[in-house]
This record gives sequence, structure tokens and C-alpha cells, in this order.
Amino acid sequence: MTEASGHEGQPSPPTPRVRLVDVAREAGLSKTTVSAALNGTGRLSPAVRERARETARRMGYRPNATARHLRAGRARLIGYVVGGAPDALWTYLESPYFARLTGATAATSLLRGYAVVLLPAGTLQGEWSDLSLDGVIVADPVAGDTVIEDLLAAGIPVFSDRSVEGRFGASWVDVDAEGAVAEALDHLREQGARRPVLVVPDIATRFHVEVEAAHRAWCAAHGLPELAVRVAESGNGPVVRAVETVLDTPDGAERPDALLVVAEASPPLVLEAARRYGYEVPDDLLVVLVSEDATALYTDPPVTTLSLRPEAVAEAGVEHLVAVLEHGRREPAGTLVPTRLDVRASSVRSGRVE
Amino acid sequence: MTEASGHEGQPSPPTPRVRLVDVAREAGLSKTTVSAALNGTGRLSPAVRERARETARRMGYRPNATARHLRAGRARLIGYVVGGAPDALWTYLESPYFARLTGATAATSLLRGYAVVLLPAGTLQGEWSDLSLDGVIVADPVAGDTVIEDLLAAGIPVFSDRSVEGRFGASWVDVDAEGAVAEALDHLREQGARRPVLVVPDIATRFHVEVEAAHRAWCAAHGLPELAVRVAESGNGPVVRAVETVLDTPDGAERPDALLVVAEASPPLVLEAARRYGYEVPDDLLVVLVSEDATALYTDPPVTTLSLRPEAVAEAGVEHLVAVLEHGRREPAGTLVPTRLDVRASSVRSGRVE
DNA sequence: TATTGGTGCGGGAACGTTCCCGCACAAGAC
DNA sequence: GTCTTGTGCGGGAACGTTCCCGCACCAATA
Repeated sequence: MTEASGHEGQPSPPTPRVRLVDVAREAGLSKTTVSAALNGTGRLSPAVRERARETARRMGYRPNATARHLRAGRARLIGYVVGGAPDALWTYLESPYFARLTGATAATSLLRGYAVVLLPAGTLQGEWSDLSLDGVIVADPVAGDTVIEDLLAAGIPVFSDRSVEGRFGASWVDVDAEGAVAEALDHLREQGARRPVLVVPDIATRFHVEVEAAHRAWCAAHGLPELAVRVAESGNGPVVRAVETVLDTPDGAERPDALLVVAEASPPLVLEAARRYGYEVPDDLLVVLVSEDATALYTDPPVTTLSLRPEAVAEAGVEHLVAVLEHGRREPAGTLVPTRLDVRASSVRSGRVE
Repeated sequence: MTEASGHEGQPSPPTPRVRLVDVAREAGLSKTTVSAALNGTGRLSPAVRERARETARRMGYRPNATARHLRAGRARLIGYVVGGAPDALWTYLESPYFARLTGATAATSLLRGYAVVLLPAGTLQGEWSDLSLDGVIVADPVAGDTVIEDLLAAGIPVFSDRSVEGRFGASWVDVDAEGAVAEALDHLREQGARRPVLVVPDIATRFHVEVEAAHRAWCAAHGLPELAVRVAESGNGPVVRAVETVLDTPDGAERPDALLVVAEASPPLVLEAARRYGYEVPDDLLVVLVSEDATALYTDPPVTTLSLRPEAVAEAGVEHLVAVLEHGRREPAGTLVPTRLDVRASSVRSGRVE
């Protein structure tokens, strides 16, 4: 360190970073005074304050964040992890919903003064142990995952979905699955659908479990047949195939007249599948997709989507977590985020969008 | 643990977190010894080592990461920022390329023992000042952005594209734009294209600037007309509209016979646009998209894509940055990542995929 | 002139680790 | 029995901040 490698080409000083004491010495002040000057605290004469600031600026002083954190007892860092299969640790980002959830989480956190650390799905607790996280946001945990237990046991505040309700130091936000299903199905029914089919992924995420239950209840309440298909895998391929099995009815059998796809799927691909099987959208088939995919706006016809409002979810989540972190709020708290149906031509029988 | 809160409900002891000295006192050892025992260092008798470990386990000791970082002089934290307009700070995640780049960056970093912090685009330097970042990865910086200068001035190692070449403490990775353009255009020409049109975003990202230059050179070298359209805005809407202006030729004018879309666009939407204007793909129009969008596999016909291989870019990037951080490697270093053309039916004239 | 009250600044501990030492003791060599 | 070498453990400084104090000084009051 002391002796920079001799020959070199563009040898830079190994920059033994300037500390607070260096500034103090240079300015002929104590570190206490300089610290107060830079932070705008303490009782200092304007002259001294300015001298300290000027010296710090001149020397290129940049405070050591780690030391601050140690002193402050927290690092203003929150972890962000998406529950899910350990074999698909990072692919969640490719889903528009999680892309927006992730971005919104980072943005909101930053506004509140916290930075977001990306963590891998699955319970790799060991990996995080040398990260100083003030709290962790667990998005869409799968049932049976132990991450949350581990974190709470470690005394780290957690923010997740309703499954953590009542747990100490945990708060939650959830998407209103029941309202979502009702909103979408009511809309389809108003538009004349009598045989709407639900396509839903076969995973243990709380939201999807609730969607199935809500669908069952709705069908019973409205006296319509309970038509549903479960998709074993995620991704466009499996979902589109599932849609095809729904549309490919044997001759003479009753055809579905509406589709509510809750699995993440590309809007144009779903439309394409419908056309392949001879359906005209929206005349033969009303289509509603639960999706944040922006391509829904640009298809022909544009596709009605049900947004889970990831930005709202993220905001509520960060807000709750920060409340716990800052004010030590300890009462369990939660938010239920309503969904938003964006009606477009694909689900309006008359072809007329309000 | 000592006295569990009596009546229970959800009152937790405010948990005055157990420190190393607490464990030491409890075990009748010194903190030095306990530290050595837990870290597997030092010369200790097996008995003492086990006693320390057992006590720590029993007391639920979790080392304070911040203190470690202060001692170690680094926090094992890497910042990750995507250059771009400050008005679209986070939307980059919705692009498949950046989604995968981001995921791969996080994954690779974690393997190397570093965690990744999501940073907002734009030069909000102030925001990061109380983050202890060991280094920063700047993906696709726009020309004229000062983030990199600021970081280097602050002595923080930076990893970015070739624009940082030669800068001290910086290393780079770049996508082989010239090779990419050549590969795609050669392929289209082999398939019989004589009037291929390039659609490229009108932004100052290094890659896109190089693409335009490479296209110009290629056209000149092969004696084909230099047909190109610049898209002012990003997003599916503008790109599709640009494609439409290309396809909407006045009667009698020569029609394009191939499309090379470098802007991020949804494959099915591009195909749909082609059909709207009466082109049969691939018979009337060969289509190649520079995209990581997985929907390209599921369209009819499947769309040929040119992958920029975000995972490879991320790996090279993290590797270089870590090399600087760990071994203080100071010689400028860089990697040029070759692209990969995935030929599918949309660009094969005969309709036959090899 | 003594007493009070306020202002301006510095000394030093603390945050929780790691790691360089040094000390005590035991065992082997002569 | 002394001298060396080695083993097992602990004391204490250091990482770079912030913040609680206390001390000196000055002005105003009695």
C-alpha cells in the first residue's frame, strides 16, 4: 500500500482516503467541531463553521458511511426478496408485475431514505448474514417457506403478505383477490358472458389460492358453471397452451365465451391463440388478463387488463416497514390494496369502450 | 430468553441484541477467544472452541455486520445503476434485457460474495453518499452523464461500458455492436433480403450509436441501400409506429423485404404490424429482432432474435469489478461480449429452420 | 470585584468487531 | 535445573464516526 507499484503507467495515489481527523488537523480544529460543522449541528461561530466546510471541500472529504451506520445502529438498508422456487432465483424480474414491484419498491424506499438490496429467492439465510439489513421485504412468499420465520427469529422486521398477520414485528399488504375476481367476472357477466373460464397458475402463492376460492364462490353465487384450468408451470408457453386447451372444444360441446387469465401471459400471444382456434375477440370471446404487460395497449383489439397495482403494493409495503423501523411501531398493521380493471375493447361485446 | 414475557400476546422484549462480549462473559472467555472460535481462526483448544460456539448458539448470537464492515474496511456492497433519463428512473426493469441483466448481476455478485444495491438512474449522487458502496456498476451510461466522473473522483471503482476505457479504476464490458449488425445483416442477405431496413432508437447509448455506424459501413460494403429509421421514444408504441411507417410504402414504391429492429419491442406486436400492412412473414418480409423477449419463441412464426446476452455481460462486469476490489487490480481491463443470433422461422425464406 | 448565564469549542467514550501482541505455562533439550 | 520452543488464551488498540459532557472565556448583573 505504502509504495505504489513502481513502473506503472497511470499510477494513482492509492488514496488513503481522507478522514474527519485529517480535515480537523488541517483546519486546526477538533473532529467534534468539524463533525458539527458539516452536519449543521452544535453551537459554532459562523466563521469556524465555514472554515471547516471549506477545508473539507478542499480536501475532498467524504464521510465513511459504515462508521456512521455503526454509530447510528442501522444502515438504512432493506432487503428485498421474492418468494419462489430456488431453481428460478432471479427470473421473477422478467415478469412485468415483479419488474414494476421491484422498481417501485426501490423508488419508494429511496424516498424514505433507504436503499434496497436484491436478494435471491429461497432460504439462503447464510448468505445475508454479513449484510446489515434493517428490515426485509418478502414479496409473494410461497406457503411453507421458512425465510420469514428465520428473519423474525433474528429480530429483523419483515414485511410481507397477510400470512404474517399477527406475527411480532411483521406487517403485511395484500392484493384484494376476492375483489379482483368479482370485479372482473361481474364485468364479463355484464358484457354477456355465460361461460367464462378461469386460467390460474397452480402454485401456492396466497393470491392465487384466494383467486380460486373467490372464483368458486362467485360462480356459485351467480349460478354460472365453475370452469377453471390450472397451469402447472409458469411462463408464456405453458399458459398459452392452457388457453388452447380451453379453446379447443370438441365439436358440439359448448364453447367458452370469456377468458379470465390470472397467470402472467403476453396479451398478444393470448389473442393470437384465440384467433388460431377461430375465435373473434371480442365477438366470440371476451378476454380479460391479470397483467401489467404494457403490450395490452397496442394489440388489436387492445386487451382489458386487471392491474394488481404493484406500485401501490410497494408503497404500502415500504411505508409499513419504515414505520416499524423508525418509530418502532409494534402493533400489527396491514393494507389491502384494491385492484384496478382497465376496460378495453377485448372485453366489450358491443365493440364500444365506454 | 431469560424471562419470557409472562402473560404473552405479542409483547416482545425489545431485544437488546446480544453482542460478542455478552457471549464471552457468559462462557467465561474473552471476546478475542470467542471471536476466534466462531471464525475458525486462532489457536484454541477444541474444548474451548466448542464451548464458545455452543454458548453463542444458545444465546442466539448474530454478529453485527456493520461493525465487521468497519473493521474490514469494506461492506461487500455493489451499487447498480442504469443510465438513462431521470424521468424514467426505474422503468428499465420492464425491458427484458435489463430485467435479465439486473438479475444476472445480482446473482453473479452474490456468488462472489457481494450484494447488489439498486440505484436510481440519473446523477443523484447525494442520495448514495450514506451508502457504503465498494464499487458501482453503471449499465448503459448515456453520453454526457457525469455519474461516472463523480464516482471515480470519489475513488469508487466503476464498471461500465467502453466509454470508461483508460480511466483509472474503471473497467468495461461492451456488446459487440459491429459483430451483431454484421451477423444479422449477413443472415438476412443470405436469405435473399435486398432491401433490409434498420429500426433503431434515437438515443445516445454507446451500443446504438455503434449500431448505426456499423449499419452504414455494412451497407456500403455490400452495395445495398442504406435504409434506416430512428425511433425518438422508447416503448412498444413508438417502435411499432416506426415499424409501420417503414412498412407503409406508397403504391409503386419499392417495399422493404427485411426488418432488423434494434429497439426493444414485443415480437408478437411487430408481427401483428407486419400483417396489418399485408406482409406475410417470412415470405414477404424477413424479421430479426434484437431482443431478449421470451415471447419470440411462441409467436407464429417464431421470431429470430439477436441476443445481447445480458448474463454474459453481467458476469464479465461483476468479474472485472471484483478483480479491482479484491486484488486492487489497476490495469484497465475490458471484455467484448459477442452477440448470439437465434435463427427462427421469421427470417428463413424457405420456411425451413436449419 | 464576585456571581451568574450563555457561548464556543475540545476531550474522550461509545458503537461491535478483528487482530496484533504479550504473557503464562508446559514440555522437551541439554 | 536452566534454556528454548511452542501452545492457549486475554488485553487493548484500531476502524471512523457521533454525541455527551466539561472547560474556558466573555458579558451582564449584583
